[in-house]
Amino acid sequence: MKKVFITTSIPYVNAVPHLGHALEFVQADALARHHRNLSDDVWFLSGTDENSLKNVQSAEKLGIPVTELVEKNSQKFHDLKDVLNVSFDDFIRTTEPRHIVGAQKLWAVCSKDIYKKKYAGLYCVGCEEFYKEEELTEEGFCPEHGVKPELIEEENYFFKLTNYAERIKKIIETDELKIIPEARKNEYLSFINSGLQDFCISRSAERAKGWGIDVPGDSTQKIWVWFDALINYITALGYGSEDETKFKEFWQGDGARLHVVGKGITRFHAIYWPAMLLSAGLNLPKAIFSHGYITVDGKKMSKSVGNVVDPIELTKKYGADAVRYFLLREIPALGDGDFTFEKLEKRYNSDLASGLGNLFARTLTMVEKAGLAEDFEIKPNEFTKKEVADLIVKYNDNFINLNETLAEIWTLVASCDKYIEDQKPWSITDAALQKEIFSNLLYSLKNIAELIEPFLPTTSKKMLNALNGQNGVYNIKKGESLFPRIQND
RNA sequence: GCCUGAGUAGCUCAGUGGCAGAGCACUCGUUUCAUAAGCGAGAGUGCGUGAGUUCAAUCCUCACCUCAGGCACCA
Repeated sequence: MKKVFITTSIPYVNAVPHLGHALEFVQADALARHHRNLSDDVWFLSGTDENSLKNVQSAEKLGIPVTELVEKNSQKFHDLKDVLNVSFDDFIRTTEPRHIVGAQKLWAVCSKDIYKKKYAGLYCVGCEEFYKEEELTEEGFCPEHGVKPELIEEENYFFKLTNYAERIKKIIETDELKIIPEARKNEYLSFINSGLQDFCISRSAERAKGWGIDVPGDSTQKIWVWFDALINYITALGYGSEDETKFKEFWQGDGARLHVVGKGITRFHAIYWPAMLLSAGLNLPKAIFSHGYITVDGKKMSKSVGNVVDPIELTKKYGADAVRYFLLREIPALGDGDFTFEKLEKRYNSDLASGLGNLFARTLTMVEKAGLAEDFEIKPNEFTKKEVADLIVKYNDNFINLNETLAEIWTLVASCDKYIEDQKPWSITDAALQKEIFSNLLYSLKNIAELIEPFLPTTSKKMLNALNGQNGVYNIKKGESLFPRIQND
């Protein structure tokens, strides 16, 4: 069995999940479920990134301990699993001991590429952040506090990224590490060509307010959160623990290793992470799936605008499969997309209620009325079998373009509706012919139910339960509507 | 400022050096097995702007405009 390791990125937990996080979870889930359906041995990982200084600042604002904030928000991300029916196998928090141990081990293994260097920067005490000169006001003041930042010198650890620039370039060029979509690949190649520099991988413990993972052998320094966060992908598999079985199976083997990440952090995954792994002598990811961002009514989601969409609330209102369908069908898999309630409801009513739901209902009703609901042995004709087989080929070829794959499945829905219209099975008196027509329809529906599983797992199950087919013999139990139409006003 | 990508029907997008397309939405017709769903027909005159190359450009070149993203220690 082919091993397939799929990850989401691990979100910051200084705020609660929004629709963008839901998109990534659901996309990664569709990919993971698809591989399971292909009988691959899949390990699907998610988690949260908890060692950022931002968490300390957010907790201070709320007047609660950092651990409490981190715990609470991490739980909300984990909750998306049940809310959206996301099938991850493990969920790692970077404050867990298993992660800390592994992260420190990787640091130690990379030590030949790590060195100390003085770093000087303009530091605003109020913000607790370094500013670049161009970020300051014209007078050279902090944009937040309007005070002159101090020039602070700090000694930090740096990673010799320069040692790996050439190798990474080759790896990306040759698709040994495949960056999807192609446009991003080119972006990073030109980024590398513009010249890489070593990057800083630690903070003083003081500046980090004591939050984060200690640099091994130097408790005055904390590991910079990105260096730490990336390592979650292997610590979750047991890297650095007593039992590295999963790590050997899913990372060091020759299976697939896919990171699903947002476009904003793709660079860390395409350049820093491979460099760290090369330094440690470990395998690299095989592919990075870089998705876009969701806007709400054309605007960036932000707290100040007040247009942040809560995936949990959305799911309560419309159901997990409806939200999943919207995210996977309306938002281009590798591009940006826009959410509005109107768009969601439009998709719901036209594709799910009037499309799939209605087709399913009318077919099963006709079969029941014809008295064929029990022990119906399905014998689809060659045309139908070929139509389905052709769809499956396209489906597997282009699965990664999730929205296109869904559109492709819906062409079969439309085709079935047209077939019903042409044949008018309700008016046919020839029993054999009627049986053949229903055979074809039920066969198509059974396949549609299977093909939508990675996208709409609950609906898939409902359909298969209603069709209740065993070895080509169906005992139909028509249930409730799959998608009751949304009525407005 | 520099780099990349995008700018096509109300919406989402496909597409080609030579009469400009699909789905959804809309209008009309039709049907009843079905969730006022389905099917058929129709309307939509639109290829960001300006110039150039060409017999001919939406597709090539240049400039400009708008949007998105990248320009490292910042999801």
